[in-house]
Amino acid sequence: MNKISDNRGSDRRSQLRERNREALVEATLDCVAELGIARSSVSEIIARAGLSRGMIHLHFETKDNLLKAAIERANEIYYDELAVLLRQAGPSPQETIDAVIRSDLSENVLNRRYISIWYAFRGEAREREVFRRLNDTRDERMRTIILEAFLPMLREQGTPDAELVARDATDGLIALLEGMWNDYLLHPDAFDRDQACRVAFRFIAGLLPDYFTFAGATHKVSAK
Amino acid sequence: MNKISDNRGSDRRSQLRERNREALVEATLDCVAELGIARSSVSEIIARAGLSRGMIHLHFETKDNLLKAAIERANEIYYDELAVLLRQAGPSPQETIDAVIRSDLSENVLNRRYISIWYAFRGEAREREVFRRLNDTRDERMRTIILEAFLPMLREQGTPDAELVARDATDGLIALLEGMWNDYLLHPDAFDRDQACRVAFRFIAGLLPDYFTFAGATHKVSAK
DNA sequence: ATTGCAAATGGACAAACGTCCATTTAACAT
DNA sequence: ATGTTAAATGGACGTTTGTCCATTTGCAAT
Repeated sequence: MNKISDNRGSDRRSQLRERNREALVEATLDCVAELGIARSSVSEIIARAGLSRGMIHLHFETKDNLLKAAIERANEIYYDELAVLLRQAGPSPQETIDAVIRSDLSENVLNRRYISIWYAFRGEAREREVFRRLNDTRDERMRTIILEAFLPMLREQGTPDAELVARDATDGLIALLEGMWNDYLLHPDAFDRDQACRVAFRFIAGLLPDYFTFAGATHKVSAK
Repeated sequence: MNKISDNRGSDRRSQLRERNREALVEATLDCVAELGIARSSVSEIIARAGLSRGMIHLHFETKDNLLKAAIERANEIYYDELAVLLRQAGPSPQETIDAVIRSDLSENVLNRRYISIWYAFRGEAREREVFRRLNDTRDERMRTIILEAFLPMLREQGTPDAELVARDATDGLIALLEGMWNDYLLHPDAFDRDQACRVAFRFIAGLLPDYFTFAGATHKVSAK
């Protein structure tokens, strides 16, 4: 009987196939990180992957699809790190905020390769809808996490207009972290991870003095 | 006598020449804003400028030099706006900070065209030294202005470690403004200029409650 | 051992790229 | 009015681009 390849990845055949697909995505990310999107040609990518020209057409149809797969992969890296730190953090709102800040500034995402890739795609974001969507780490998912952490703290603290302030604090924190990434992009050598962390907490502590100091969340009861 | 063209721009000849040079730079910026750097080809640029192919070679030797001239122009736009608002502002440190924030969020720089151009070049910044340098509006010049405004306020307020806090506040404000630009790039329709302003002042007010509220600098004695 | 077929190869292809230059245009000096 | 020369033109050039496909490779079922 003619079994149409079912791509389960169980047999050696499709394992090798999948590995080559991965190699293309990784080579693309390397290329984008080092040369930028404009200079990331098919020839350059396949040379780095050590594969043949035709592979891109076989796995992705077009170069644009390959770029799309690459930015999807970059997006995963970010959310994986965030998920890990959120799981490690305790349940209190201040610990959630603490985890968000530390994951954003962690070496797993805030490194030369990742930030180069990130801003390369962002530079092309205005025209390509997919790029814009996937490049926006600070999307609704992220916003909701932060907002729902700020709100109970502000309410308990008795801040007037807690809802409005919570939204402002959320947008401010997101913008601040984004700006830190940018600073890293332009001055990777001078960048000081601890200082960036301290700055973020200083700003937040101004709005939530009961919950934060410049050193991080207070009254930590972290389980782990 | 053989007068070698002295490019003073006094005669009609070199006036026209200069106008064409300008047209090329402007067409390049339009192109970069709408298509990104990757898709900004020589053909596309000269079509928009309404000039002939050879003009780029005549005026800029190579396409790379044209791009360099374009980012230099973009840089001017930013600093011109900042200079105007700083001149309009009063002499007090809180008014200086106020001017910096408002110029960064002003419609003259925070608009679709300009921000698109800005992030397009930034995406290529890692590899091209010129791009990195010119794309960094928040360079030493800007840093010094902000730092020297924060410092006397923190000292007068009696904040411990005023120097350290001033540096943190400077880096924080710069990062925050940068993050606002990014937010505008990704969500130009949803972006709220007034809210962005309020968020910035809220964060600063946390460190300098005597000088700022969420609405801006207090005790304004602005001359004009 | 033989066969079948998905996976992978690398050269061919037209299109598009940046650069260059022989020619034309038109502003200025005479 | 005429000659001179800088400015501007647009087609030609050799590369490089992304895509495609006839061929080869090698895993797995027979």
